[in-house]
Amino acid sequence: MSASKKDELVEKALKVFYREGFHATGMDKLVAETKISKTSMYKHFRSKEDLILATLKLRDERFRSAFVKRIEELATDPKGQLLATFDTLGEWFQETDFQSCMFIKASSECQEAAHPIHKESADHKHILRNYLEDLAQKANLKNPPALATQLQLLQEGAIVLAHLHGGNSPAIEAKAAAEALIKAAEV
Amino acid sequence: MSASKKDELVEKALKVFYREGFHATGMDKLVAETKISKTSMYKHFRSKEDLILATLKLRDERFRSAFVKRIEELATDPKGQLLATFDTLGEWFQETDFQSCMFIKASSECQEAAHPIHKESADHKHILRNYLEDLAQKANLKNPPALATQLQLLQEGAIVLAHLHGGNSPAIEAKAAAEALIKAAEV
DNA sequence: CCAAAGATGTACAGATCAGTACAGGTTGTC
DNA sequence: GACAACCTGTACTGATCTGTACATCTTTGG
Repeated sequence: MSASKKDELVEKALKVFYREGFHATGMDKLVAETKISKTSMYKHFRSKEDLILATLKLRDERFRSAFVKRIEELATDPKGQLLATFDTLGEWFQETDFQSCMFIKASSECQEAAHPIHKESADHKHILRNYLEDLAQKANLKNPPALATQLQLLQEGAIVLAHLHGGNSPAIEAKAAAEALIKAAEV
Repeated sequence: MSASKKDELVEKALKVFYREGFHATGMDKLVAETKISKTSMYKHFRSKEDLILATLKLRDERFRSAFVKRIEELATDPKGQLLATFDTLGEWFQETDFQSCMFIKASSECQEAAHPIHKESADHKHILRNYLEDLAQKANLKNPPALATQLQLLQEGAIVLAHLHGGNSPAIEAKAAAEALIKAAEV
């Protein structure tokens, strides 16, 4: 008994927003791409912004679960998993439809810190940081909070540069830097 | 006798685009903010995109010269200057009108790699990376190309996280990571 | 002083934007 | 079969978008 039309809308809107951008995607374009009537859209969401927020929430869940799943495939120990985050990013960068991070782009289009879309993006990054801190903790590394932030800095930088220059080399360089930082944080 | 009206337009448009975003800023808004007639604007630039490109070129020059100037104020030796890049970023993050990096935002709004605005952004980051490589070389550190990229990853990550979460702590953490990476690259 | 160059304001074209009104169609359920 | 819930297409509003036309100033140089 899922609200399947609503889910279908969010799912398809997510793809279009990610591919074309939020501001650049009009509701008429969404109608054309999703084959869902505008009337239905506004029955489910009172505004475009609400729809965007719904797509961001879906993206957050999807991205994080796929991210963690892939990392756990690549390594079983926490330290290995910390490093595997960069391999996973590298694989992402090489996907043909890679278009940077949806949340970085969203916060670029909605800059004010108080904006719900900006907040949603900040939350997403916060959760990812906590995941890294958890792994650092389990790996018995020194100062997990600081290390987690530093590794996230490398990851966000890798996303930005991969988007600008293409390729996965930012992920490789970031992994090399991460190895040095993790080594320095070992007892 | 400089084309002062044109320069004035680019100067003021830069501020508005940085503050409000490219897509979100209409030409009518530029007329209101700059007090320059739309007719004049289209005499100097055949399209909005051309005007954006001009603002990006100005931003590139302005940002890099201010960046390097401040770094050279903070340190005289190359290794100290590499670290001072992060202090300079931290100062930038604390400015009241800090709104992330104009080029990251520009490439978020113009995603296709072939787009002139995207290219301009990639160029900007490329030049900054070369500056870091130059400093790493002068500091006699191992593998300057790799180190430069790794330091830039930290910088770009710091910009993104400072924009999302506010404050200058990303710059501080990035500097700590940079110190570890530089130490590991000493002979 | 006069002519060329540059700047201005207004008004508009044609497209697109978010969002709504309305009337009719489809679906499931008792 | 009937009612309710949902979905549809079309047409529209009023605002905004980029870009242009045109007639009128202001400035500048010789």
